[in-house]
Amino acid sequence: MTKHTATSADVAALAGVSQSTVSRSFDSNSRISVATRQRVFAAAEQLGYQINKAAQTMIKKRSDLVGLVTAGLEDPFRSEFLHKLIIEVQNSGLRPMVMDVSNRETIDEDLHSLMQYQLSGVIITSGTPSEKIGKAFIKHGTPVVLVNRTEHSDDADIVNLDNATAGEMAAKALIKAGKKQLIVVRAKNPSFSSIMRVKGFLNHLQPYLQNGQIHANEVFCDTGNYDGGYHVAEQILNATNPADGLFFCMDHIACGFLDAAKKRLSTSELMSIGIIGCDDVALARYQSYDLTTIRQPAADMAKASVQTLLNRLKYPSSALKKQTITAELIYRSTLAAH
Amino acid sequence: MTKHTATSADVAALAGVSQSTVSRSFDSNSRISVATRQRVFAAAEQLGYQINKAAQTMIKKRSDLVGLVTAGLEDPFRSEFLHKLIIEVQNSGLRPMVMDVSNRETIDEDLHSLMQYQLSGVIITSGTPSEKIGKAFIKHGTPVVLVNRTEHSDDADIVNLDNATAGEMAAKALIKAGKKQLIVVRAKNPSFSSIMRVKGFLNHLQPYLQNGQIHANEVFCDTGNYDGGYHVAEQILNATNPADGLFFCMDHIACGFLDAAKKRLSTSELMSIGIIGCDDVALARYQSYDLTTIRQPAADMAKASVQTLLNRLKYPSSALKKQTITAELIYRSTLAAH
DNA sequence: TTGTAAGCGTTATCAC
DNA sequence: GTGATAACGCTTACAA
Repeated sequence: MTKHTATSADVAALAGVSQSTVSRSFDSNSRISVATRQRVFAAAEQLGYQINKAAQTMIKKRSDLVGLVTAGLEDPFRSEFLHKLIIEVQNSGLRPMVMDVSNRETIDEDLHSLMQYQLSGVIITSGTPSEKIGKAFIKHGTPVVLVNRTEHSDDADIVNLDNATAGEMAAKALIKAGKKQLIVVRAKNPSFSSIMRVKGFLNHLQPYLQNGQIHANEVFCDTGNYDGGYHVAEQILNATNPADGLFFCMDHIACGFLDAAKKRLSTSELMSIGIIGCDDVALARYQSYDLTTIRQPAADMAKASVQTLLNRLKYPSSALKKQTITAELIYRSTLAAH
Repeated sequence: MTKHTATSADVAALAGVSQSTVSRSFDSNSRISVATRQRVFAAAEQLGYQINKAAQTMIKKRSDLVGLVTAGLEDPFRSEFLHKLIIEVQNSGLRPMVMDVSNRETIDEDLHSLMQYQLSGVIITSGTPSEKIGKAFIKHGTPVVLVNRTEHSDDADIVNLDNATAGEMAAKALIKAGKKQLIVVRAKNPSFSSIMRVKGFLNHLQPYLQNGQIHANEVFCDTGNYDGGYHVAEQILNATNPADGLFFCMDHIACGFLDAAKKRLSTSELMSIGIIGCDDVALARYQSYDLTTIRQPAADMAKASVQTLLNRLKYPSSALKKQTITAELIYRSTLAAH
């Protein structure tokens, strides 16, 4: 047994054709006689031949790798979303190369290093790249898709949840349920999504606040996760004017709050507070929480992101596109539908 | 602005050195005068030069990509583990390329296709590759690490949780708590880990079962997740001899069971049942569940997996290594420590 | 320490 | 439809 990996030249020799014919046989767009292709495939099979992607990339100046940039994979929604992206990328015939940019200081440098791989594209779901980096990718011909990162970009396609409307939906639902004393909760270090959700929530409330019909406060938790919600519960429940309606910018914050609140309040007391989360992560529907929430359709967004990338690969100079995905209110038991 | 990407030749021209000097400047092992290297770096910086990995891979016959093979990213432990792997791979200077092999029929084909990328290695956490594939990787010089896939392999290094001992620990804890009527729950379509856990659990019980001190049954749920546990609750709670001790092979099955059981049993009734999960996923410590469990140390296992890979890269012909990581019993409220 | 030159395995261009 | 042949951008002897 030789340690040598079969190349197209080896296959060519065995099949009795030229090397370029072998290459063409593996390109579905090339016109090759059926007989020849069969002979080539047989020889390839026999030798266990696989195309060398490095060589292919070198000449095509483009690999079939897609950079998936994320951070803080501990965040459940990000994690769920990353998985959908991985699936979508794979289904489109490309390969996902994941990059974690938890270190916010080095993000530009990290992103720049991605250019070593001649990526087909980059989908950025965390960390906001600087203008400079955007230009660098453009120059390199690598399309970038920004997901829930910003309202506008001169260099990249955008896929966003309609975060402002998500916040608005939460406000409407609480108002409809007759809640008067409201609180929005977000992490001290909020994502772009959270900021927009809060903004949408408060914007919709504006007229009600002005005429004094409704009162609203913002509360911040240390971390945007279960623990953050758990620990912020005391502050929320101890307020002099106890809230009867809560909007949490992330489901897990809401779940943490719920667990802490269960220890202090009776079931009926807790039930009298209207609680809405956001994202609709897997946890939200678990019976212990059964959280009313604004769903961010992860699968749709992943599909849209990859589709956007593929489209730009096909039409490199088409106009930049911004897509806004609609959120959906899911009623569960923490705020009943009317 | 030109659309051209800078190559080492461009850098060389600007720095006034040869192309090979540029190449050497970016190789920390090459001896280059400090002055030259500085000049090269300055030129590279100015041109935004990045090494072309495709060209590098072609000549080195090895990319810095590591294939991370997984399936069913919906499974929380797998998901958490994948994230740790991604971090570890990245920290080691390599890049993770994730591959989902949910489709069990095509796994051999899928794995084979990985050879196109001249991977530095493959870490397989789901799906069991055939002998043939193992040999193919060996021939190609691509090391493979199998995580929780099998007891023995002739071709690959192995990192396993001590699953049998994990099951044994659960059995011991239930016995110690004085439980007599036990049930082990696993998915109908179990992973290697689950099989070994059940085996370890039942093996330890053997003597007690024979002298009639303790009774034990196996119960199977349709799916190895929250819903599986939720739906299997009825069968468990309706048994003629109600169980007082339960071992679930996966935490999420236990949590699903707990949520269903809360609807049928009073708190004290539920408390009288000893319940142990396995893995210690994030959910297990949430207050609504607060699940006693056998921890699978994901971070340690990810570290061990990547370290094993790096070690084999360094010493390709060293003896195959099998590592067994120790599980740990975490007492929480579903089974109190004595 | 630095330069010259020979590949690596593919795709693409051009003949035939 | 098929076969030569020239890149692609790097690393690595070998020379100087």
